Amino acid sequence: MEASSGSTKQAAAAKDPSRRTFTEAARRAQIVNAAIEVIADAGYAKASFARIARAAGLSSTGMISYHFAGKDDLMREVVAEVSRVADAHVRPRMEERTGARARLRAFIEASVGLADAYPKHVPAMVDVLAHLRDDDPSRRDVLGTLESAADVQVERMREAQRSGEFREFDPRVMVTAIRAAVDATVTRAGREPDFDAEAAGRELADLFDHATRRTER
Amino acid sequence: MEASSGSTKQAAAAKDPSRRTFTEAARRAQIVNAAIEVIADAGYAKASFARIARAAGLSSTGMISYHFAGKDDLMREVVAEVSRVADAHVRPRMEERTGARARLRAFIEASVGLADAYPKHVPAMVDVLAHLRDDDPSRRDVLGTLESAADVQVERMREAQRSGEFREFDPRVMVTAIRAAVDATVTRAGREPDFDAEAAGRELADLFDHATRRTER
Amino acid sequence: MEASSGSTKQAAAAKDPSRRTFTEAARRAQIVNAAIEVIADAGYAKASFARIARAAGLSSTGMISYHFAGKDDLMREVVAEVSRVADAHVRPRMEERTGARARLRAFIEASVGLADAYPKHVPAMVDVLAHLRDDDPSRRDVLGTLESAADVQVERMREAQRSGEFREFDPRVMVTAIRAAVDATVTRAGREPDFDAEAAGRELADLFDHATRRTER
Amino acid sequence: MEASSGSTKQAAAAKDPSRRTFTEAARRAQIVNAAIEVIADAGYAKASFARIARAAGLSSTGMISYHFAGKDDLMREVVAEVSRVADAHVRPRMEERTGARARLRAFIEASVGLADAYPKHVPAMVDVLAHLRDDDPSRRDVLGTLESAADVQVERMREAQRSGEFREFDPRVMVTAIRAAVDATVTRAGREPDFDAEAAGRELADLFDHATRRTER
DNA sequence: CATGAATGAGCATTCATTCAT
DNA sequence: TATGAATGAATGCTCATTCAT
Repeated sequence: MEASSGSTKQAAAAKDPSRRTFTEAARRAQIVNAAIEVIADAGYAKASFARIARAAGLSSTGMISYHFAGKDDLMREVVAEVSRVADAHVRPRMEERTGARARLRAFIEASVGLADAYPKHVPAMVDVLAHLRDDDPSRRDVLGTLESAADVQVERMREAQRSGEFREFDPRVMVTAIRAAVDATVTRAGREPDFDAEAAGRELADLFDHATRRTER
Repeated sequence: MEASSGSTKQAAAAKDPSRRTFTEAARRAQIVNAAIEVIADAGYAKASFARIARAAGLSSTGMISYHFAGKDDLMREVVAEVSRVADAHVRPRMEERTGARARLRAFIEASVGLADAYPKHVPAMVDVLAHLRDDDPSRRDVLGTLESAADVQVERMREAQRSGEFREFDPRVMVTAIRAAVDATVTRAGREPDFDAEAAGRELADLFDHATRRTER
Repeated sequence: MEASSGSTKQAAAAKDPSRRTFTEAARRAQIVNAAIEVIADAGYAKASFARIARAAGLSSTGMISYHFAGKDDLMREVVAEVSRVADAHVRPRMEERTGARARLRAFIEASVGLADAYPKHVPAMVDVLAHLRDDDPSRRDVLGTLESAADVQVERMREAQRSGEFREFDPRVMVTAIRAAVDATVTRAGREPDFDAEAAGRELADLFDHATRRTER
Repeated sequence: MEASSGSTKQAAAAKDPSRRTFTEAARRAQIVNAAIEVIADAGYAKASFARIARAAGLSSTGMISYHFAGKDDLMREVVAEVSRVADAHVRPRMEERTGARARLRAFIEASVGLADAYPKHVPAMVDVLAHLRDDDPSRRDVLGTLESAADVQVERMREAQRSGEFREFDPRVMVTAIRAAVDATVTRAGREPDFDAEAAGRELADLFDHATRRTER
């Protein structure tokens, strides 16, 4: 008779995303955004349900537990939301360019541009990801999308190397470096009030343009 | 008069470093190293006094509180210790080279080389720094050394630009990018068992060599 | 005027049993049976409304609160249902025998036989009863039927003693012992997969036959 | 370096029983006795750390967590303590008798006598054991001693059957019945103020004497 | 110097129950 | 009738820190 036991978690929350009510979706979004704010402002370590609930204007932490299967679930949603927002911001700016060099520039500038458009999103996500340990059971779930995104980037670089547009280098190291540099820059932008993110984006794009392009010597 | 205010603690022990006995210094070192290990293995979030005490072979957390004014103090010491170790590793390898390009290569390769020499130190420090928030009273204390180190690097780059060895770029953005890329690479090395840190170091050095050098086209 | 006071609830639904519609009765039965299942499987302590609702295929716990005045009310119904089922199983098997000894055998064997016929009912009831405390306001309500059943048994024993069929003993102690032994045996049957309940029933009947019968020495 | 990680529990509490301080042992005893009291009075379900702490005169529940690795550990200790007390009460009374019949009488009377000597101990233990589910990981630990005690009783009965002192019956069923009857009687004694436990003990001893002894017909 | 005991705030989570729809 | 959203108290537990010895 037991329908889907095994988990102590609430049935309603994490079961079937397609069956969500409008109200539920709204509440979840509200909570996720409050979480992003709190994580960016106070850090993952202090992003307790209590704080998040307060930021979301909720009367109790029980509310969060009601809508999310647990902290993991909420954090997974935070990462997903930031990914979504970032992708929506970056992808069109890349796609209106042609050629690997131009697209890489666009990717970096748009990514750093998130610092202006959504100052808290990237720092929050970076903080969440920094707290995923290898042994964390939810690691795979959270990283899934991101790692495949990185794989796509690596593949794109390989192609540009084959076409001669990019010089020879280890694309994985390059992708890691770009990701790290962009995140660090966005984070710095969030912290330093009069940081010029747009200029820094251009600088960073120059940097990796020099780092990747074929040098005709 | 108090050296490191901000904390409400009095903690007679941690006040005047010059007055430390030998045993005290040894204990502190033992605790700091245990802390580095725990942070690298389990993450800052789970690096409680209890865990650190266990890792250090101490019977109680009281011991840690006795030797350090608080968690801030311990973490400050962790950062200082890693900085010391890193500097001792990197500086001589830089100084045996001449010219900005060679020295930058040496800096990057030696820094990434820390992944082999002290696999836990850099990840631990990165994790600690990621948890410093703007409102954190100990922020200034901790970041002091690091920021001045960064300033030195920025200054060196400016010089190399003036001498024509490096192309024109914003040296602050460059330093941030290098720092971020190196840290990310070392952290990846700690996580992925068969990661070839030496090769990655060379790749990264190549990357930033291309990114910085004067392009005679 | 209120039938089952003690609770602060008003819960229009549970007030007057005679006014129940068919759907209502069906829902109640469905919930009670789900509750029996959950209690037997997971224990009273973990038999939350959430779990019971899930087991009953209901989408929310609100449903249960709607149909029952509270947890007390539901548990009262669980006990009543098990009593009903047990009585329906045991009584006819007793009535087809004559003589106190034969009827006692029949009672014990039929009672233990519930382990095969309704494996979850008795353990669930035992678990519920174990959680009734002296100060529990619903205690009287729940125990009412059971205690009067015990009184009937005591009275029957007294008669059998007067008729000389049973030896002299304290019938209350005897009834308590039989009840306890039967319940423990049924519970063991529920836990141990290859427990032979029928054989144990015969053994237990023998046991109490020896314990009660007149010994002609 | 990590000495004994893996568990999130506190190191100090459950590690090495032999290394306990006097104060620690005293506190543990105090807490265990408070727990017995609360469980007997309010039931296992309501025996929260908060209640137990209050009963023990402690200012916070943290204190309990400090001395016990968790609720399981505390409950294990409750069972162990009651077992110890019961054994100390029952064993000498058995050993001063000879012959299986006399010893069984002594066992039952002494066991029921615990209702007078330690009115809360047995009910508390019964309540704790009733809440151990099959899937409970601590089940084995807790039941270990008890099950082996039952095995000893079964073996003793077998011997008495071989020697002809006891009639033929399934000793496991008999032991289960005795255990259940005794526990139920002690529990009743705890609930009903003017219950004559001594008389009931004698009655119960008679009951099982008749049930077990060889009937020379 | 070192220890272990104590403290109390904070944590995520589950609970029975209420209520507008 | 039925639902899902909301509530807030309570749960076991961990934490950094204090302090008497």
